[in-house]
Amino acid sequence: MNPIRGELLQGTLDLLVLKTLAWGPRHGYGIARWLEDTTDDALHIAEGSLYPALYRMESRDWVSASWGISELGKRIKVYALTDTGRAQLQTESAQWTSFSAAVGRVMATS
Amino acid sequence: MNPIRGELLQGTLDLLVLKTLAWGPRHGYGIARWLEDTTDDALHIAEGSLYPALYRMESRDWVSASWGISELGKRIKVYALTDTGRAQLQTESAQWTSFSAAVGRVMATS
DNA sequence: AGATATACCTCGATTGACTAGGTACGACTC
DNA sequence: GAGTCGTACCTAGTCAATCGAGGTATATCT
Repeated sequence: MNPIRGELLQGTLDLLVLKTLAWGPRHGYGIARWLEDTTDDALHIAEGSLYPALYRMESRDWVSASWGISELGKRIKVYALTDTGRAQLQTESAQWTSFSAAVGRVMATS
Repeated sequence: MNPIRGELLQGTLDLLVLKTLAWGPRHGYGIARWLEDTTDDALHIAEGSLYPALYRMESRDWVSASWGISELGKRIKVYALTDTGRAQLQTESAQWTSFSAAVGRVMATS
């Protein structure tokens, strides 16, 4: 099964990133790896999608960034959830629940 | 609760329309009404999204269109699922299942 | 006559994901 | 020491899709 790409992810990437950061600060590359691991590679996070998304979210003050050093000695940019971001997570989380329930209802009709 | 709009719907509208047509031919306006009814208005199908989507799907041979007259005496364009469309429904249906399960897994982490 | 609901169409703006490139560096192999 | 791999970041340009806001037409009801 090839990973989901494209349109389905649209509008959900932010939610996934916010949720990832809800467990604590993480750097970009690490966010992608965590999401892919957690979903058994059902999701593939393209870097060309992720980094722009992180800038977007930083400019909206959903996350804050700071430079650091990884355990492997590499320079990393660590993102943390802001209060605004936490609120946004609540909103998007509720929207996702409602949306997926609605689609589920349609798919379940018989 | 205001209806879902925008990005979340991206990539899912086709699936929703295909599924609607799986129960039998329907005209555009009727598809929108049926989806909104079935989801208790959790989804709002904008006409500016729906009609372009129907053309797209017709050009891909997922649906076929024919003109008719509604019970109310109005000229309607009736869409029906083609064999290709039925196959596409299977594909997108499976993708949705996998995708929503993946997001669900992320959201359920603790 | 006017409002409302049905029913279709389309342009343009906006948004967001992805491809395909790039840099840098540490570790490991040959 | 040359080459490869994995980590880690960045970005320009392309593409695709949704939506708002406009439009037309007609039947029904008041």
